[in-house]
Amino acid sequence: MTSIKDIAKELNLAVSTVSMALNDNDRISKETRRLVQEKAREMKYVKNGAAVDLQKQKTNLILFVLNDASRSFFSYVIKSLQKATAELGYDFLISTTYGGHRNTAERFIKERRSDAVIVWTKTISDELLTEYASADFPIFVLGRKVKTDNPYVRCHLTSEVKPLVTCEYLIEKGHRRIGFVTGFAESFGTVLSLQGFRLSMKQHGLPVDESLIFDAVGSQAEDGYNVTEKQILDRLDDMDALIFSNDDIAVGAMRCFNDHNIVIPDRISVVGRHNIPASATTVPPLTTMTHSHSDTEIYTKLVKCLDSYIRMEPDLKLEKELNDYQAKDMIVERQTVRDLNKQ
Amino acid sequence: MTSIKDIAKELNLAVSTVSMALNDNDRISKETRRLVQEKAREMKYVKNGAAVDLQKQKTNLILFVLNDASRSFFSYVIKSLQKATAELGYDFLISTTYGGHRNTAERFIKERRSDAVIVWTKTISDELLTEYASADFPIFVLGRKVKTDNPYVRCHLTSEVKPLVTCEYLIEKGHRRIGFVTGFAESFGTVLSLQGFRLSMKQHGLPVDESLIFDAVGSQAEDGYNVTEKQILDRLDDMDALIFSNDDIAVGAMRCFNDHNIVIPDRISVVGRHNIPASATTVPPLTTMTHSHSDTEIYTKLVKCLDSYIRMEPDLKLEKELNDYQAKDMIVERQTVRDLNKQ
DNA sequence: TTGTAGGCGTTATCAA
DNA sequence: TTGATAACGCCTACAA
Repeated sequence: MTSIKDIAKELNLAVSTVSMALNDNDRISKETRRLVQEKAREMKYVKNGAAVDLQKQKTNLILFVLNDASRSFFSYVIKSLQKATAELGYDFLISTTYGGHRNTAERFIKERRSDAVIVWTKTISDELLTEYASADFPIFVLGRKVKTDNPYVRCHLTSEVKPLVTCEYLIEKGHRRIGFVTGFAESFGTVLSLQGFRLSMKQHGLPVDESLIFDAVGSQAEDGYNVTEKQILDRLDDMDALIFSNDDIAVGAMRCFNDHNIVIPDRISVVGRHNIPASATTVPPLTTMTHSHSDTEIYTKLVKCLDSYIRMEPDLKLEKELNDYQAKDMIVERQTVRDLNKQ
Repeated sequence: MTSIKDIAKELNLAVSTVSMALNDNDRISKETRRLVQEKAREMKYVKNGAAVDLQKQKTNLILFVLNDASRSFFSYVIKSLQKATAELGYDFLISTTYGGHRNTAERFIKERRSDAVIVWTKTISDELLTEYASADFPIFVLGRKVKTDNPYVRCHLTSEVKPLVTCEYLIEKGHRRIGFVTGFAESFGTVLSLQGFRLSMKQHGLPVDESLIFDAVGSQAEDGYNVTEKQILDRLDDMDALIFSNDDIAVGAMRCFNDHNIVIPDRISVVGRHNIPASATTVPPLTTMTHSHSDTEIYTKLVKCLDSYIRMEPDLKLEKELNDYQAKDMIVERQTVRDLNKQ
């Protein structure tokens, strides 16, 4: 491993000169710079990132922690975040906690291996976040509220438990016996929408039949297919409608219904959540809801705000904007819900 | 930022003592260890990862670079790699190059910010890989052959250009006028399968109609839907069959066909590639092919081999196994291909 | 324009 | 069992 020291020795220069030359600093003559850079190449010099970080007390890195990068919903989130971080000159890396593999994420947090972290998963505990967030290491948590007294754990894009738009819609359309399908249990989306479902039912004086709450175990299309085939098909007669806690599993379920020649919405009404691209192209197109987080701009703002924290000049105005943003859930009416009032 | 130095001062101990105490080293008395750890907590000490890496000359990190983490095919790859790396005690991070954002990946390579890197995308150039791979920084490149004289760029799971299994199958079933749909142009899967397609056609003396080679631009279901709707529907009469360079876009196309009441395979035969879970659940189920890389074990071996390189004791035997593994492509017969011989 | 020197936070090697 | 000291590779005042 050749270092700037070696180059300095070889060229009879001071390390500082070499360092500056390699960084194209104007204070070093053009000639020397050329010389040094050439020598570096010749000696196969590679910069040591750890040394730079140590010296600069900065990694220039933002880490994004989530459970499963392959869900369509996150595909969009990742792209938006990556774009936004790149625009501000940060590096951007993803740590996946799927299958209980959260060591990497936790080590990066515990050892400050990034300038900040964005967490969108329940798999990192409130305690850990509370313990390690600080003025010079802000942690943005998305999608959930963290119970903490640490002001540097900032929660955004969280939703309160509130009536579930899709459920309200179904009830309005005359549905009464409504089932619910949960996704990955560790996802707060699932938890929150289930709670919203219960709230809606309660507010309308409708009973929730616990045997009609199905667990897809995972949050991918295949999981939706499986739970439908194994558990839901048998119970179709007991329901007017079925709510899925996200579009991915709803899309999978739609395939299953198709395979079994079950006509939607004649036999049963179906709704999803998130309005992912695929939801528009099921047969028939899936009625779903937009989640307030489906907007590109919000991620730009989010990262700008995070950056302001990193620079230790929190942009409170921007943060307020972010908070006010939430809760614009809206139904996306397509063709998987029947109007039972028109019978 | 409190450091071990501060703790040492506070406790009137030497830094080395504090360091060892924090790492639970037996050479330090139980009592001192307790004392130090307590003080550390009290002073909100957090370990500085950069300093550790610098001192240890090791990051314990393996970086996985790919273009788009949300494709179903990679979902599986990521999970397998993550599991395998975790088993060997490595941290595992993902860098996505989608949208031209390859700075992060390149900086990590150029500044040795990981112990090794696994690259599965064309977006990192042969030159860069060649320049930065070395005995103590091995780079494994998957899915493509890198033109290099650097022995520490190891290519695996690459495929030679060879007749495309799906195309052979179609021809066998009597198809002649065959179209092809490419995915993301930068993906070698697309490039390679297109070449395989051309090879197959050539070997059977069939002409390739260039106007029947469609570009889905991206590699996701939505891209498949779009290209089908905008370009392919108009050309159905000119084709017996259509080959998709991957299942994701084929699945999207299937949805589009459904939406337009085009019956598969009566109107046109369709085949995909990769055998992703969703391919089994289209209507009708998609005929596709398995790619040799769809096996869990191969990733375990891959990471073990990479580890042997990191430890500077390359396991050549294992590597040979990996190389011999390739090329077990097989057709997965389902219901989207009509047998034209039986007319 | 270049050189000197100190330090970033850890770990590791000795010596005490 | 603990302490002193020297790295690790780089950057940045400040001095020359």
